[in-house]
Amino acid sequence: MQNQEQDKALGEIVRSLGNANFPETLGNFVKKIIDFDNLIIIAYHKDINPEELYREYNSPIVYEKMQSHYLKAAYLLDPFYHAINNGIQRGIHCIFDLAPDQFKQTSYFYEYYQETTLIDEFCLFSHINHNTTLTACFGRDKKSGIRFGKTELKKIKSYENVLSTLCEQHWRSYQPKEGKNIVLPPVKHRLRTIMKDQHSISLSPRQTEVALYILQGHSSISIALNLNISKETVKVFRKQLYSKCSISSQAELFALLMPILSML
Amino acid sequence: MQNQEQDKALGEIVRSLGNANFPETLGNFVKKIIDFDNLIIIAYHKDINPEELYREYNSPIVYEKMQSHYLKAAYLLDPFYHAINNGIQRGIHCIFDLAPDQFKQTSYFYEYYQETTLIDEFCLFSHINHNTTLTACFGRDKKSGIRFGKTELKKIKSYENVLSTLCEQHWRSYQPKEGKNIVLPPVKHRLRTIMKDQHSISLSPRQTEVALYILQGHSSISIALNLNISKETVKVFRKQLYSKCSISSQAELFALLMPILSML
DNA sequence: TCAAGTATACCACACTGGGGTTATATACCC
DNA sequence: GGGTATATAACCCCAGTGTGGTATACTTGA
Repeated sequence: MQNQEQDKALGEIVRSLGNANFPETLGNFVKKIIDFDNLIIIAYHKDINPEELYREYNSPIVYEKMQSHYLKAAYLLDPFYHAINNGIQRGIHCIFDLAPDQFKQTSYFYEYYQETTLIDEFCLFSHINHNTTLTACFGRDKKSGIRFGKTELKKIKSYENVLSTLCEQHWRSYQPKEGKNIVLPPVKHRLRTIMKDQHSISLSPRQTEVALYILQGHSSISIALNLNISKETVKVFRKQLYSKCSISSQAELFALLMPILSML
Repeated sequence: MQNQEQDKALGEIVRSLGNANFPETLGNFVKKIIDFDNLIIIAYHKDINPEELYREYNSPIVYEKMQSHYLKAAYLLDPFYHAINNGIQRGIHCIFDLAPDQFKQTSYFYEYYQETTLIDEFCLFSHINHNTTLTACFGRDKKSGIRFGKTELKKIKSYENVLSTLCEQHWRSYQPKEGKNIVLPPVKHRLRTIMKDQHSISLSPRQTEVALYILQGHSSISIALNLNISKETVKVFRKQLYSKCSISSQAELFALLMPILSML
């Protein structure tokens, strides 16, 4: 994209600030630098469900799951969501940079990416206010076949600041819809309760915590780093967890817990 | 079960030979020895789709997938199906004895067992004729919570001969419904064609074969034993396969190939 | 005919997961 | 007070994956 064209496209976004077509012009600008198949803008909040603000698909793919499943519970396993909780910098980040080391072994990866046929994603983060972060996820699906190129990513990254600022400006007075979203207790508490109530399995806090990290795709070492304990200890919790659940592999843990997580 | 009662129950099966209630009486007999939650009887043939002959559920579980998916393509990954192709002995066998070593890591295990909530299965095999084998699969689902006991299995196994014989007798003139089932070229050919046509990935015969073994849950060593080649060679095929598919893990192979297999 | 691709085999290494053992300190409940 | 559960940590061993490299033989197409 030449400077003139770039200038014009940026101007278009600025003109659309506060208008309904803002997401569209944002998409148009990005598309001039790096081709994507779909765009979905989600607002994440503290303690309540995320909310979808915009979506655009160029391929006829079923995104019902997004609506019915992802926004209710599946987002709890999403690398982007956890990046926010861990205080991610505003700007552009790629999913595979943020994802835990064993993310691809994950049931979430398998189900979500198979459902959506996505193969790559990068995301523009904007901090709207102290408890709302906005993510604009640009995705490639398997029809395109290839992941985002490094040079293109570098190019779009050079605009990350202005793009984040524009989003923050456009959605500066955004508030989550009242009543529609429910205030939730921390995930680990909910998981523990459900395991107790529905499966008569009483997990210790640590065991529950480790379970959630495993679901997200963290290796034992990665969990150890997150919890500031030794990897041997993590393996102990893992073993206790498997033993209490009468299972003997990670795959079985996924099979056991994923339906529970969907139930929320 | 006492001898008298056993005698009576067996007599009941014999009396139902040739009648519609044969599967029911068979189930009743088995249930007196070993409690199960559901029973499904399937006829497997050479080169054409399997056919469901009977099913009985004690729990309100969705078995649509069985009808829509399993009988069309998913059975290709089923340990029972492969046991038949490898010339399994008639009689009773447990799923986890027949399953490949890495079966539980498998996407098939994950999807199928999560869908059906099954946790254990044993199966009565009967050889109807040279190209039809009948399987009566008795399953436990997660509502029961525990797998079949060893002593109970031993007990039911002592009846395996007579039960197989009774099935063979009852279905001795069974023929697959004409037209309803389609003659199919070997799976590896179909997979290869689809990969070429839809993904522009041309796999060598060996690479395709290895892919299918991986999908079934075989480790590299297990594949090597099956193909009569060294495990190192299997690993090479694996590498080539991953490289051609632009992936870097088994999990991604599942995500890539399972939808294709469903398409058939 | 020659280069490229395919099939075959072997070696070595790092990392993960799963299983087992042992040990100490704390906390909570009866 | 004593037993039980929990959290923590350090070892061991092994099987399996994934990645890198080397080498030979056969086939096939340009």
